[in-house]
Amino acid sequence: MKQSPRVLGRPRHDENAKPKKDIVLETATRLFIKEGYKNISMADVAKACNVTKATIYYYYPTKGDLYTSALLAMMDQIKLSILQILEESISFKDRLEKLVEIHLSATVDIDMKNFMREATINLSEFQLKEVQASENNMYKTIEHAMQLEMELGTIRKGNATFFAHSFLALMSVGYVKDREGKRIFQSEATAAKEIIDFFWKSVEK
Amino acid sequence: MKQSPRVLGRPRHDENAKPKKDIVLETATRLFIKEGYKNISMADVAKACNVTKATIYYYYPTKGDLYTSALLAMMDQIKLSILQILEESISFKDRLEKLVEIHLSATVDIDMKNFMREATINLSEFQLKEVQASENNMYKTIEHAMQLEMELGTIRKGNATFFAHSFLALMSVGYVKDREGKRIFQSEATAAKEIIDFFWKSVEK
Amino acid sequence: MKQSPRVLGRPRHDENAKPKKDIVLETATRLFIKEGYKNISMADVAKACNVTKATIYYYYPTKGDLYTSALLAMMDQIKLSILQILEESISFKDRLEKLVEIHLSATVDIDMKNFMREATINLSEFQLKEVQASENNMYKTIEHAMQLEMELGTIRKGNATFFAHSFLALMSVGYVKDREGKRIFQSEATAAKEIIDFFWKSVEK
Amino acid sequence: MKQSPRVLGRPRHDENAKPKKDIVLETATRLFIKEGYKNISMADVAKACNVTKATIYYYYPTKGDLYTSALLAMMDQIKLSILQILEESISFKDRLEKLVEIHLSATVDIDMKNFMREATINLSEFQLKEVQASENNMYKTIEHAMQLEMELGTIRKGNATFFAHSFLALMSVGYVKDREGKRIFQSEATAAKEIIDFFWKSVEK
DNA sequence: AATGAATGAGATTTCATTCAT
DNA sequence: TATGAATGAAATCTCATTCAT
Repeated sequence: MKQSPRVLGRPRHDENAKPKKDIVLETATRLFIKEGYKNISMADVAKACNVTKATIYYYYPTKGDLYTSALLAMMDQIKLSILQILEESISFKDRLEKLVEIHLSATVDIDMKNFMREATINLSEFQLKEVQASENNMYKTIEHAMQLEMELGTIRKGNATFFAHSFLALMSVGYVKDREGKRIFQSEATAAKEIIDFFWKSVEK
Repeated sequence: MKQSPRVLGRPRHDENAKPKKDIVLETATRLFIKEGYKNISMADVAKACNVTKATIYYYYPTKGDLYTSALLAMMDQIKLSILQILEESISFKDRLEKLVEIHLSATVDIDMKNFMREATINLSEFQLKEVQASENNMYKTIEHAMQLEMELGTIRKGNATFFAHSFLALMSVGYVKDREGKRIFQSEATAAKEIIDFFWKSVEK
Repeated sequence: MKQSPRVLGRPRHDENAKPKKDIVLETATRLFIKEGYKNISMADVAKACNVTKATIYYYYPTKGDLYTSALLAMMDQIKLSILQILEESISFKDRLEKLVEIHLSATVDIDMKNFMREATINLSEFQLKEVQASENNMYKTIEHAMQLEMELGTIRKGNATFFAHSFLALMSVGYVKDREGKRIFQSEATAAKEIIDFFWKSVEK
Repeated sequence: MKQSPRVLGRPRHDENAKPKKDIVLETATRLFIKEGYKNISMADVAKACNVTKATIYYYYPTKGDLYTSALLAMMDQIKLSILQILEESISFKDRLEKLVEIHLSATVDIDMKNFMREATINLSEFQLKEVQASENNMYKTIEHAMQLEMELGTIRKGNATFFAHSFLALMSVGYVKDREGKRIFQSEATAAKEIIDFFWKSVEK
């Protein structure tokens, strides 16, 4: 079926359509997560959004800005979802387990380390600052929780920053696949349970 | 400068000049580690080697091949150094600690996950297979050690693959820097100790 | 703040607000003079006017039209100011001097030659015709004056067109700056005097 | 006639062919003179040279560099030709006349003022500096001659800088065409004679 | 063994212009 | 009258690769 070619100028507005700016951001985020900054071109994003490159530049003045926005939105969302789970009224261990499970289920491997590396290399100083602040914020969320639980006596006293990063590092093990593409664990639930059991042994009193 | 005394017989041609092929490989490896596949161009490599692009193509038929070679060499070396340390006759815990310390000292963050991602995206199927095999090999080294120690009763029984990946994930925490660029730990030795203490709690009987 | 006393009757709508069309033209003129046709984008003009590009297109159907309008208005104004000065009842030499002084003071270097070049390259045939007519008109003003003064015997007989262009060429020397950005002459008055003295030697009887 | 398509890689070398770098520079110079910086794209230059854009970038790393090189070469050439004529052993007036005639004949209107304007707007600070130095150099050549002749008593004492710029300004009148494209003067020789007669009246003792 | 010259394809970005509101 | 959203075309520049020498 031949698609009618897009026309110049402002298109008629469809009420219940998502704002194009959001579509672009979501699409870009998805692509950047999958393939990284340099492997995704603005043309790729445009094509995936079914708009022209110029449209993307209408909303995001540079590729760096688009990446920055994508990272910021993503980290904000992650932080929120982390907070939400951490606030539930179940045991800390259960909360951590849920956190892992949900993240393994919800997302492809969101490899912060790599995002930050690409950011360092490719973003402007200002953009990088923004992204770093947001990243820090996200980590602090978990760090605070660790700190709190130390004080409550749920876990042993220790370096909260280290605990937080260790937790996240272990979480990422859940994504590991072997050479045939098979995951180590059968399900996200299993993964979460094993990972947290492992982690817990290290932090329990 | 004191000249070393002449050796007898016909001197080998340009004795202490490393073969250009090796220079290229080492330089490329260093650059790829720092900036990744897409951020390093063949021109970058050439310039860093003080040769022309054509020279590089003389030794490595494509960029993908150069990357592949770089990865293979690197993983081989890592595997070797791991093996060496694991064979020492000190306690397993001490061997692990030494392993971590040496790696934190010797290298910038060699983020395998990221190398593999770039490989997946950018290499040919054949090149990727090679790299995956080598990666697997490297991991298996640690996995085997874990397996062995389980059988020896040094650590508790569990999923050796998971243990190995957890170990590596925790090791990478040693590279973490905060926003001001400061490391979490004061020295590689401290980092190694803390990390292994943490890990050990999870795997001890 | 003291309010000015109400005037009787229905106030004209937004009395002291210049029509937007004029604001656009003036702004565009200023920018085109400073940077030329190709270096100023419609977005630049829009931004400088604090309106959107679409607004500019509402008044001027193409960039070429905007440029044309700008040139026409400018040349018209210049022609008028020339005429005005030439009609004063002081000696011809003094009129010329005043002309130079006023132009050096009033404007940045309005380099007609360049405007016409950009016009030739970028305008439609019709637009170009309009602009050329206006340019010619402007030059003719001075040419006529030269002709008249020849007949009056104020200056020697010669090629009036050549005299006119020579006059303008010498006038433009008043804008010259050296490499450090310093002008050759201390003030516009000095410049005007020197230039006209120079010119006068060539045209006096 | 179908042209055989160019092939990849280094082409076979033709002995008596001009170096491509020179061809590019000459072509670019010609185009920039005719249409200015912004109106000539790298693609235009490439096409006119019958090479690809990449070839141009092989020799000149940015468009600004190409423009800079073009200006530098041009000004160098002009300066040389000026010097040559000024060194001849005929009267100063005759030398000036010859200078004008030759320049009107040899070149399309080389409008330095405009080149410098485009340079100011479009070049990097460093490139601009180079160009300005070269421009200055060119002007100084004429200025020095003026100075010398003042001292020799050939012309009246005055501001040599001003004299030099006046001379060049008047020279450019030789290029003037009216609306129908007709020149003011019948030939370059006539133009030169009239212009220098005019100039001479202003500078003679 | 190594290079210099060249290319084709594609990347980011800019810009004049259009059109529904 | 004025705007916001979108486009097509082109501009600058990059890069992996090729090939004669």
